[in-house]
Amino acid sequence: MTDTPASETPFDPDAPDGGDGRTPAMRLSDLARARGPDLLTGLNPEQREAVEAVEGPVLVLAGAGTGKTRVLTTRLAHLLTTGRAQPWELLAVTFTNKAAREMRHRLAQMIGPGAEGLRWLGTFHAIAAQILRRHAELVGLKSSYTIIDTDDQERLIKQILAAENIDPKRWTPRHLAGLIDHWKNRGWTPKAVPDHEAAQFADKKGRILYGLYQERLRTLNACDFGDLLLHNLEIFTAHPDVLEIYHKRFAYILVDEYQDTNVAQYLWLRLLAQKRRNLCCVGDDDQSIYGWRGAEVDNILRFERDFPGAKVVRLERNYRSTAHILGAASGLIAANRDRLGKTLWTEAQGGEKVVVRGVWDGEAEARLIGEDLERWRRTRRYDEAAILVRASFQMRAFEERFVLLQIPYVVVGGPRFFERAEIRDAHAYLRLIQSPDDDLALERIINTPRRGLGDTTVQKLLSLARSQGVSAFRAAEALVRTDELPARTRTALAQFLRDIARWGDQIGQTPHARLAETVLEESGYIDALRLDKGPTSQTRLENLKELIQSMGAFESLGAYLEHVSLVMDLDQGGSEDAVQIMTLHSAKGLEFPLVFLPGWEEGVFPSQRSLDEHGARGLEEERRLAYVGLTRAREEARVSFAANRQVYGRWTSQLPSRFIDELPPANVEARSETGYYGGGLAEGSGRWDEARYGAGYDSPGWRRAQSRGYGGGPPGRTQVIEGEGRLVAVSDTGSASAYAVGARVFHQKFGYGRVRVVEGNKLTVTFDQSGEKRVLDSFVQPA
DNA sequence: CGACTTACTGTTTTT
DNA sequence: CAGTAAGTCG
Repeated sequence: MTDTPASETPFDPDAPDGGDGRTPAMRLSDLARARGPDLLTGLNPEQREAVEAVEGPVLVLAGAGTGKTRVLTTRLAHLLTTGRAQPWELLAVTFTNKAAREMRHRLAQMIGPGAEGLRWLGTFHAIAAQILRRHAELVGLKSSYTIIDTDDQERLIKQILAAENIDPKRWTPRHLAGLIDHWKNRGWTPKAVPDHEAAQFADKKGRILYGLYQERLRTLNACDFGDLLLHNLEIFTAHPDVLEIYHKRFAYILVDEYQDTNVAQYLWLRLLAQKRRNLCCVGDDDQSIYGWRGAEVDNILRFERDFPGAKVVRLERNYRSTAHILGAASGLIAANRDRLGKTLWTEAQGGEKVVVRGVWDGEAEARLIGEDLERWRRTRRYDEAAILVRASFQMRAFEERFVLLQIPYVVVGGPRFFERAEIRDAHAYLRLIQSPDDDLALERIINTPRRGLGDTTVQKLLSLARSQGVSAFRAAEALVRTDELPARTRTALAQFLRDIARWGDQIGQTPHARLAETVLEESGYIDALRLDKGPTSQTRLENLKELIQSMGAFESLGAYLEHVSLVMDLDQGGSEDAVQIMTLHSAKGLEFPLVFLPGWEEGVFPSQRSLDEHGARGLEEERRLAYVGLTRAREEARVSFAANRQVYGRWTSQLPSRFIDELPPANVEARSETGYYGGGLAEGSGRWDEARYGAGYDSPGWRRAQSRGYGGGPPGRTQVIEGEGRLVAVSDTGSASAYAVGARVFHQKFGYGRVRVVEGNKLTVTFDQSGEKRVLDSFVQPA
C-alpha cells in the first residue's frame, strides 16, 4: 500500500491523481467506446442488475459461488468506463488484503492499468489509516503515529494493570485487551462504554483502565487496529468539514463481505455514504461466521431499514457446486431463523451425493480420508482436495497419517510469518532505530539478546520515564549519566543506546535491507540464535533471512514498516501438488473439487464453547460455518464423524453432530464402509446386524424424528455405523433405550460402568475407570 | 541474572 | 497431551 506524503493536498479536485492531464478516466472512456459492450456480456440478469444499479443504495445478496467477485469488479469497471466516476472517486472496501489484491487484479484484467488509479481500494483498516494520517492531529496524534499489534497491546495493558495494582492473574491483560477490542468494535470511546459493560472488569474499573490505555497510546503516538476506525469516527463526527471533504471525494462506495462488518465499520460507512447514498454492499448473511470477533449480522439484515428505498438484488444462481451439494447446504441452512433467505440453484445435472460416514475414532477418520485421497490421486491431483476442520487440534491426526502415507499436504493459515517472535524482534529493532521514542519496541528488545539489562533495570527505566513524562529512551540517556545504576548495568545500557543511535544515523545512507542485516548482526541477535541449539533456531534464522530479502522491495525503511503493520500477510507461493488442510474459517472464499468435512460431532462441531457462550446465536453461526464448508465443494463433499475422540489427551465419547440430521436425506448418501473393508460384524449380537447405517436414513420419518432430537423417533429404526470390519456404532434411533438406570454396562473404550441417567438413546454412565460420560446406548453392552 | 521445575490452560482470525 | 508461563533455586 503506497501512501502519499501527508503534505500533499489530496482533496484538491485538480490533484495530480491522473498525471499528465489525460486522466485515467479519459483513457478509460476511450476504452469503453472501443470495447464497452463486452463488459456486461456473460453476466446473468441478476448479476447485470447488480452491476447496473448504479445510483442509490444497493444490497447485493450474493450466495456462495454466485459470481460475487465478478459482479464487484464489473461494477467498478462499469462506473469507470461509463465515465461516471474517476478512479480516485471510488471507495472500495474489503476485509482482507488478499481480497483487495484480488479485486485490483481482476479489475486490471478488465480495464488494464487504469486499475492502479484506485487509491481508495483496500481494507477498512488500510483506508482508515490513510485518512487518519491526514487528520491525526484532530485526535491528538501526529501523522507519523505507529500502529501497534496485539503483542504490544497486551504488554501495554499489563503495565497499566500493574500500575493500578490489579492482580493480573484474576484479571488477565488478555481479557482486558479483548474487552477493549470489543468496545472499539462497537464504536465506543471510554466515555461511551455502557456502565454494565464497563463494570465487567476488575470491580468496575473497566472504563478507567480503557481510558488510561487510550491515554498511554496517545503519549506513545500510537494506536491499535480498533483505533484506526474509532479515530476516524471521532474525526468525522466532531469535524463536519472534514467529513464533507470525503463526501465530495467518494462518489461511489462499494463494500465486500458486508455481513462481516462490525458496528464501528457500519457507522463509518454510514457517515461516509449518508450524503450521496451511493452505497453498494455485497454480502451473504448465510456466510457470516465472524460474530465472535464483532461482526454484526444485523448490519446486513437491516440494510433496507437503514437505507430506505434500497434496491436488493439476490444472486442465487450457483456456478460452483453440484445440485446435491447445494441441496445439502440449503437444507442445512434452512434451519436458521435469522436470515434474509435465498435459495441457491444450478443448472448442473447429476453429481455425487454428499457422503456421510461414521468411524470409530479420530485415527480411523484420518485413515479413511487418507485412503480416499490415494484413490482420488489415481485420476486427479492432491491440490484439488481440502480438509476443512472446525478447530486446529483436529489437524494433527491428518498430518500424522499423511506423513506415514507420504501424502503431501500443506496447512493453510497456521502461524503467520509476521507474528513470529524473531520477526517481531527484528521489527522492534527497526522501529526503535527509526523512532527511539517507541517505548514498546525498546521494551521488547532491550534485553534480547541478553545483555544484562534485566527486569529491575527496565522497571527503573519505565518508572523514571513515566515520572519525567519522557520516553524510555530519553530516560535511559539521562540515567546513564548518573550513578543510579550498578557499573556493569550502566555500561551495558550505554552501549545499547550508542548502538541504537549509530544504526539510526545510517538510515537513508545504508540501503535498509542491508541496514537490517547489520543491526541483527551487530546487536548479537543472530549470534545468539546461532548458539541456540533448540530445534527451531535454524528455521528462525531462515525466517530472518527471508525478512531481509523481502525488505528490498520497498522504497524505504519507513515504507516497509508501514506496510507490515497493516499488511500482516505474505503471498503464500503454493504451487506444489498437496492436499490443503485448514480451518473452516480460513476456507471462506475458496473452492475445491473435493472437500472433506471431518469431526461433525456434538461439542466439536458445533463447538461446545460456541453453544455455551452464545447459545442459539452461537449455534446459528456454527450452522453457517457448516454451510460455508459444504459450499466450498465443487464436485464432492464428504462429511465424517467419529464415535470416540481424544481431546487434550483424554478419550471422549462423541455423538454425531445435529448438523448431520439436518442434511436433507435426498442429497446424502450415508455410506457404510462394510463392503469395502470386507468385514462382517465383529461381535454381532443379533439386533445389530440387521440394518445398515443407510437403511433408515432416507426415510422422512426417521429424519423428522431426528430433527426433533434423538429421543422421539419412530420405534425400531436402527442405525448402524461401521468401519474397518468392526462395528463402531449402532444407534437405536427409535424406541427408548433398552437400558435402565442402575444397569451395569460395558463400553469398549471406557470399560465397565453404571447407568446414571437415561434420555432416549443417550445414557449418562458413571464408568469405574474414567468417570461420568455421555454415550449413545448402542456403544455399550450389558455387562 | 539465568537455568530449571512446576502449574496451567487450552476455538475459530484479520487488521 | 503438550506447549507455555510463571516461580524457585543456585
